[in-house]
Amino acid sequence: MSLSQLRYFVTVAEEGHVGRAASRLRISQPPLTRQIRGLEDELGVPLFRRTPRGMELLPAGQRFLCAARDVLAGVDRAVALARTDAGGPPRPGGRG
Amino acid sequence: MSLSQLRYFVTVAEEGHVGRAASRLRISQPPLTRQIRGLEDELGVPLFRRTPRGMELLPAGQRFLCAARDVLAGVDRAVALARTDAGGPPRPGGRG
DNA sequence: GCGATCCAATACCGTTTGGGTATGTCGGGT
DNA sequence: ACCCGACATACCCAAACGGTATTGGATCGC
Repeated sequence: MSLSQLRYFVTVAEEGHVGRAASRLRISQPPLTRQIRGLEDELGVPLFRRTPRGMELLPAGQRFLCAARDVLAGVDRAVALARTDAGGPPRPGGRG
Repeated sequence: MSLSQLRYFVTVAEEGHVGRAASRLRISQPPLTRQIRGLEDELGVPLFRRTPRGMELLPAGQRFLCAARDVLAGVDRAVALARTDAGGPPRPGGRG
């Protein structure tokens, strides 16, 4: 499992449509299809129902969606934290 | 940034030593060194101080460590959630 | 019923990324 | 000065990723 797969999954879930999701993600449809299937395969659980209209989230997919968003938000937080200059204790003569 | 990089980073932070971390991760030292440097490069922030004794977490690294652990825990939660059989509402005539 | 249409799935290919082995560079201990 | 133990670099190969072309399957219009 990769962070890309999580982003891909969230986008497909939001669009309900692999083609549109691929367009939003700036990749083409086949690799996206493969990544989604790879994710389902790794989890051992189908996340979507394939319908003639597109992709529909299954209950497992809905549960996973929340958690995936949480993970991605966590990544953003991590990056922001690392880049945060915590600053040293202000001391006299400091650059202040 | 990848989940592998986060796992690698956490392991190096815990071991304080690229060699031992690589051993724990079942990969060799050079790729691990590269992944860590790549992570620092992507963040634009050094996470470790290289000392003759090994790797020492810098403040940014300590902040990132907490967040990285949180992300990895979130991934585990996501997987567990997806695999959880929520079960349908039990209804008369159901298969059970 | 048949073709048009729209969807995801598959086949195949080039490029990129990840990890392995061998070696280099720097600093500390004796 | 030498040796040893750290991380860093060079180079190579295999696996993963994404792209194009095409197929398979279900619905809608006639």
